[in-house]
Amino acid sequence: MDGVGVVSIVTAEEGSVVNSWMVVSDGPLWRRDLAHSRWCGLIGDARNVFDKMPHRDLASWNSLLAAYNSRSGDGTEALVLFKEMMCEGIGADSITFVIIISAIAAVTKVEYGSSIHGSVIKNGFDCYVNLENAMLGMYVKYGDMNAALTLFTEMGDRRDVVSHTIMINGCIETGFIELARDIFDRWFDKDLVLWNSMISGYVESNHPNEALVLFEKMENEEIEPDQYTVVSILSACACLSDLQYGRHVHRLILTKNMLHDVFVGTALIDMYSKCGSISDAMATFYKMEDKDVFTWTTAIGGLANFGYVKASLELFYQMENEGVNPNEATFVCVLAACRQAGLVEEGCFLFSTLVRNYKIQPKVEHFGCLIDLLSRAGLVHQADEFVKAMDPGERLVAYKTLLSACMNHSKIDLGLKVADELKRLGSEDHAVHVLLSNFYALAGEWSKVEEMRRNMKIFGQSV
DNA sequence: GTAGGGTTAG
Repeated sequence: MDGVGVVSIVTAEEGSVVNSWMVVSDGPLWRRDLAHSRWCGLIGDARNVFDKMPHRDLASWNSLLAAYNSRSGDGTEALVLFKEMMCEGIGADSITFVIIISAIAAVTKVEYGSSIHGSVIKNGFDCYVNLENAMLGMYVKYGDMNAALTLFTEMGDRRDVVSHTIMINGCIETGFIELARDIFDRWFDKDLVLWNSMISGYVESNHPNEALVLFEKMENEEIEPDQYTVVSILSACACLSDLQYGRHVHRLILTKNMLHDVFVGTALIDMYSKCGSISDAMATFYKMEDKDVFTWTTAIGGLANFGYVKASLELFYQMENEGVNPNEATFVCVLAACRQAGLVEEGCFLFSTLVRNYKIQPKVEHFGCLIDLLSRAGLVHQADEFVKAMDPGERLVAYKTLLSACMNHSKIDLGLKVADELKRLGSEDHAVHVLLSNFYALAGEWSKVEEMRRNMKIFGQSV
């Protein structure tokens, strides 16, 4: 073990260290193995190491807790382990509480959250900034910005850059973008993460121009952007269709020798395709070594939006051949491509693939594409079968599509059934009443036309 | 080598 080797070198010069090392000789090596498994994401290995450890100190327990916590965002296993800790009388320190609070936030049980806040205060950890930050994060995850703001205020001078980042993100998520900016401006010791939070916040809340302005302010203050920054900025360029700025950012990435990971690559593809340069998008795609489902989906969607439906579908099959599993979003792209080009057979085939091969539960978007595709082709009975497979609460739009199709293709019998269903949904949407009224007129059902017109008056809309 | 904050597709 190299740990032992290091010790012997150290002890040759400083004999006095030997005794203190001997006392904890099994600890550091076990702990190193535990941490190593954790770093590799091998939770099972971490648990094995932990179970074999002759002496488990609080740090080992915390390490395993953190391992459970970092996986998949589900804090349940961490909470189970915490219970085990309590049963064995291990106790907990402030670090345990930080981990447990984030585990609790992940399982989103508000009642646990309030009780843990009590325990924290009881244990006298309540003015420990990392713990307070963990609690801030918990309130933000619950969407309880009032509690978060109260705590943030109480913290006073203990607030650090992390507290500010948490608050800014919470404000952005709840739509208080100006408050976020205010908190951002008031904090003078800004680090890169804080800048990135504010910039991505602008992009997420659909303020791409503000994101670009802030990015330039950041450059003026000579803060070096990283891959997180440029991904947000590229997304802003995509929103604005600003090809020139997008190219500028691409050059920046190359000249600054920035980390060119799958996020950056995918954001570049998206930017180029939304800014109208599909050739640059595809050139970027083919240059990328690591591609994930996001990368493929972005390229497939980009081609489809350009009207290159055939190329888009070919890329989809290539993706499958390369062993990358498409997801919901990928299927939205390919089904939309089929709809656009009126590819009935291929659309139906892809829909069945989605269900059978990939066991994906089709969503409104998938049904919507297929029903529109079938309806436009006049295959209204097939379309109707798919509407029936949908969740009843989501059928409104589908029935509107179908009823229009029945009108266009003069399928009165089915149209009458669809109209009944549509009426039963009791929508107050003016367009639905107009559609129904027009359909009944076409079907010669004049009493129902009158009924629809009365409805329109009841809902305060002029005919 | 124990904890808290930031990134991509429809």
